[in-house]
Amino acid sequence: MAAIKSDILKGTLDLLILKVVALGEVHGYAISQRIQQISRNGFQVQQGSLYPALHRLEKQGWLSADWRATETGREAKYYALTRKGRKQLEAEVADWERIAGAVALILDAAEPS
Amino acid sequence: MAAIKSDILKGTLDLLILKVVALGEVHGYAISQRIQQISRNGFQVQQGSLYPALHRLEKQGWLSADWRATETGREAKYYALTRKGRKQLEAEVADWERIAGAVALILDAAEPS
DNA sequence: GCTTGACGCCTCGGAATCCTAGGTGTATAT
DNA sequence: ATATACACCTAGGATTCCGAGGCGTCAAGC
Repeated sequence: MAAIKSDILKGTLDLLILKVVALGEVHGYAISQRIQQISRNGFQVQQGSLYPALHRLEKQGWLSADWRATETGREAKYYALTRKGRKQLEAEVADWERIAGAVALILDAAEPS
Repeated sequence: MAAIKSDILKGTLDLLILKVVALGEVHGYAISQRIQQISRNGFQVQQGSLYPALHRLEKQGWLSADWRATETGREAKYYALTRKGRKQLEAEVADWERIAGAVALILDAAEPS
């Protein structure tokens, strides 16, 4: 309730998912694991965030999904980036860089003498 | 409705406000201007976001406020960082860096060969 | 045989944050 | 006289995330 903010920054999840899917087709459950691994435990995506986000992205036409078998033989929903999704990813990367740059400008602002 | 995301990243506003106030006491109206200036128009803080955020931060005990006269003679509510606020700022800066680092890790992740 | 845990999918409800759009009042410039 | 900048504010809707719960399969351990 108070101060600890281990959350993903709201608005960042879409970017992360799109990027991970761009690295190769994966199913949802694996996406959250990859995000956690690649970020070295910097992010932990909850399932209650993940699946609604995937449906959101699919509805926007950025991801396509089809059921397929895992290496271990289970059925899973594999996601792939659509052409629109690739453009969206580029846009979101650009957005992120603009935002991160702007935040850096403010954090680096020196105190007046 | 669709794609354009000129918004401030949700969760970042508190950090920006705390940092700007840390640079020197200012009133609310000036905070939004400073954020816009320092970020070189990277951010534009709407009043409907600003004032609720200020009240939020004050209620948390991170900012203190008192009415005072502007250089131009008007009354305005000047905000200053409390001791708790300074700690909170440090925590949020650390959080931001952790998050920005994690995002960078993912964005830099190479596609598997 | 049974139970636990990992795998893999899902939804509902609450909490938090932001924006839009409205509103108030004063001073200055046109 | 009117418009614009200053300076404050709130209410409502939209979005996004998390926590908690649920379903079903399969492998491992007891």
